[in-house]
Amino acid sequence: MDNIDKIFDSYVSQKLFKNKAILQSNYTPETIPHRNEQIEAVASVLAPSLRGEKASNLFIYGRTGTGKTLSVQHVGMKIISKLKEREQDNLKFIYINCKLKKVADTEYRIVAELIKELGGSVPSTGLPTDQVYSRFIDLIDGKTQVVLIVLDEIDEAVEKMGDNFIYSLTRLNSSLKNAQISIIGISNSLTFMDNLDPRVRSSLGEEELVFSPYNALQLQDILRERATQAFSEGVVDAGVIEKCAAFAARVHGDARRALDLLRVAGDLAEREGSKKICLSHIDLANQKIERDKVLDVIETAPKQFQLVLYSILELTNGESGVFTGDVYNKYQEICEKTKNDALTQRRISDILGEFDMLGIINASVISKGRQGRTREIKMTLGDQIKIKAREIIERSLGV
DNA sequence: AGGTATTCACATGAAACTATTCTCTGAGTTAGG
DNA sequence: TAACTCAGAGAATAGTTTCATGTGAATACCTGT
Repeated sequence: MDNIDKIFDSYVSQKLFKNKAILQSNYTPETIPHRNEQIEAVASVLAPSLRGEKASNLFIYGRTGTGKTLSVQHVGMKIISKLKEREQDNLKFIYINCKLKKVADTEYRIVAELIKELGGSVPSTGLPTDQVYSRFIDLIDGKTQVVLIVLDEIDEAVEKMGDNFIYSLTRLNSSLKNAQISIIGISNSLTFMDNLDPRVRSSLGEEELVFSPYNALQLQDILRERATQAFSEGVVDAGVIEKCAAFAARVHGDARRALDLLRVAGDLAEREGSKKICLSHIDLANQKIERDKVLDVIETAPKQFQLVLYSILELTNGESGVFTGDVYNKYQEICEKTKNDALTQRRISDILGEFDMLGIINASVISKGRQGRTREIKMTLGDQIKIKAREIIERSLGV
């Protein structure tokens, strides 16, 4: 009882947060520090569209959390407000995130989404793709106008469905009489352009722009600005901002991660009933984020992956590594017990490789001489996470 | 002792198979004119 | 009559199996000293 009281008390009595939303990742700040150069570049590429001319296609690279999406959206907002101001109606700005599952991860859905954004509608299924295209053309070609299409995370889309949809989009201009479209592609991957059809590459990359990662000092500025808005005065201990920035800079200048870190640290401090956010909270927050990420992966993993992981969990009690064969035997045993079909060793080998990629296990190929060649598998997760992971798997398998 | 050859226990690749998801088409349905 | 919806055929895709080949070093087996 008194535990609950304590939780409530700490919530009521102290308010570390003034406005937590400011640290959430979907928040759009009015100012974007250290990105003036890029914003201006985007603006100057897109500016011709205000005069009704076709803007160059633009391609933007940069790691996650470098402000790509934010900057483009910022420019987009400005353009829209400019349009209102001048009472213009010959320009459309459409933003689509290609990564969103079930919304825009196929060619059909992307075009359907474009149509929806323009106020049209199409059935969610049942039409041939080229017909959707022609409907899209009908929709925009009705009058003279410029359409700016932002395709965020375009690399994901291309990975899923190949690059010919971009080609179709860029070629649409030739079948349009009145309207013109410009495409702004945003990608996280720097090498994305390299393995693209040359025709697509040249048309999409008329203008290119690179968003370099923030360094620690820039991250500090960003954090400081948001922190003053998000937290009440004087709750952020000295050095906290610096530490957050340093953590995030070490990964690769990911501002989103830095903000997450600060927010989670704030949460932890608040829950703990602390009056301040101090350095130790950052460490805890870092662990928590890491843990949540891993557990989320485990939770959403397919059943077979969970079974394999469960086998590994069963086997690793201690420092010494286990080998593929051990895991496979255990796995078969568990499959038998839980009435699941067991996969081949070949597949398990691949699954183990994938776990290694995800960083959930640490596997390295070693040769044991006459005892053959195998993977030596070690757990990298801490004990607490292991227990949690076990619970999750047991629940999802209904053991 | 030093050098080869063997051998283990999988790794790694390629191709074939399969179940599920997408796309497409035409028929049926609806609604508006 | 045009627009929409839907079911089912066919195509694409992801996950998996089958078959084949590759690998690094401990160990077994020579060989000549």
